[in-house]
Amino acid sequence: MKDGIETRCESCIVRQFNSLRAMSKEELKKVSDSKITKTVKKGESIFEEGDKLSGVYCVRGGVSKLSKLSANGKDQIVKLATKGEVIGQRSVIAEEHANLSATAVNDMEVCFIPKESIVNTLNTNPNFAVEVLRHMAHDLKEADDVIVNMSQKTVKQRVAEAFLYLKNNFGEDKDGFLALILSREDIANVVGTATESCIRIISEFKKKKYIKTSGKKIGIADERGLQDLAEGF
Amino acid sequence: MKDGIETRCESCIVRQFNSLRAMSKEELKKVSDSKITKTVKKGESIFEEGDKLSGVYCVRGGVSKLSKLSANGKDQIVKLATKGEVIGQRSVIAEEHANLSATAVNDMEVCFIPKESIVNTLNTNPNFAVEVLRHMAHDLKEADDVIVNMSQKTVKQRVAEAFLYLKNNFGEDKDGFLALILSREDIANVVGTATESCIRIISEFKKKKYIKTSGKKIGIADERGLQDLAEGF
DNA sequence: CGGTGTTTTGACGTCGGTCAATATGTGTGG
DNA sequence: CCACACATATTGACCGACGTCAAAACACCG
Repeated sequence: MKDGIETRCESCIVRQFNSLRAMSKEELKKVSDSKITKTVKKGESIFEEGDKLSGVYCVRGGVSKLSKLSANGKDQIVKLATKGEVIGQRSVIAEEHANLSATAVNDMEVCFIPKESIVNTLNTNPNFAVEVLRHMAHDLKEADDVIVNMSQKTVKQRVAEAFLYLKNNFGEDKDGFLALILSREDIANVVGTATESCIRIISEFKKKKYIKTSGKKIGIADERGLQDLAEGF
Repeated sequence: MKDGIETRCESCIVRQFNSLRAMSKEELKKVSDSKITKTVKKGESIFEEGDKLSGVYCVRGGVSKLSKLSANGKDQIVKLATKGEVIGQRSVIAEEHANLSATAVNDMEVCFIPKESIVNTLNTNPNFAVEVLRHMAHDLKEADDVIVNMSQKTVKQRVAEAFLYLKNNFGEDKDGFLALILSREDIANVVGTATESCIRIISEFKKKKYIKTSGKKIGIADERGLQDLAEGF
């Protein structure tokens, strides 16, 4: 992870998507003065489970996986964070060590914002606090949904859901392949299963024309079919 | 669910445990004037998935299960809320319909607080907003942990963990049985498995002297053994 | 072109879900 | 207090889903 080009938060587009938009001009200025823009190459880590975070990271580009290592040695990917999302918030707010590791899935550009600016604004600007709260409430709902899926759906259903999720949140390239390319292992870690199980399901899906593949790229061929599968038909 | 005895929030002990403690005297007075104390009998519902909540519920006594119905018709219990916890916050803050159902596990006493008091205070008192934020951050961490457990641990490990959780969070009675009595079905729904599987594991645990039972009551006999099991030894 | 790391496929065993039958409560009204 | 109806708990038998180990096919890179 190294320093990159300089920009001002005030004119940063990604701000529109996250809670920083609730900051006043002056607050934003302070943040902008104290932030550090960094580039993170694919596979590099932004922070690790257990780290004490001294600030949050605002994603300007690329995608990060937030994962947690379980006792049996497997990574579980809990969330994928993309442009506009702020990561590390939870730990900074709860004043705890990081609960998850953040790793770049592809080349990224992130802004590190020291926690002082964040905490300060939280304590003085209720609009900002409420905005952050709203985002956290949304994350919590999503996490609850994942819990239900994990415990009640089969691996096949979850793989189908994962593909639909990837399409809806990261889109497709011009050839109809998912824009976000994940290794089979990463897909398995999102779904919470063994890599081989995941691969087997992928080839089954391909045989049944639900999806198409090209190298590690995956394209959705029959969205309706996948949806039905995910719902359990 | 019906109305019960009247009390003032200002002198309510459970307030110490939740975010209401960050309210000013005047704010608390308003809340107290607008709140409604209700009793909920075992098995009754406080709200259902999909309901539009017009306020939050502060638990004064008893325990509520927060669960979500999955497509296959099974309930997944996502959280158990006890004395001092506030439920429904997430939905009110996100201005969404309830994501989970809340049902009384035993007889409860709850205070309904109209959302206006809450939203108002959020928008004007940063201390309160931050306090709520901290609680939500804590819930989010717990949810992430549950996700990892659900996907990476065996049912046996999760049952062991559930018992330890119940002991640590709800304590034991004088005879060493878990103070919170759940039906086998509820235990299964916490763990995310079929009732029969859960029962089978319980009898195995009993045979191996990890736990003791008496009716539907369960007591922990070998805490260390359960811990080792939960960790995967 | 060999070497390293992913992807794919096969074979096998076990965990856990389902259905069905039986026991054990638990509450209700008589 | 009993008898009946009904809910909950327990056990057995069966089978499909999934994890694991091992090997082969394929890609990528120097």
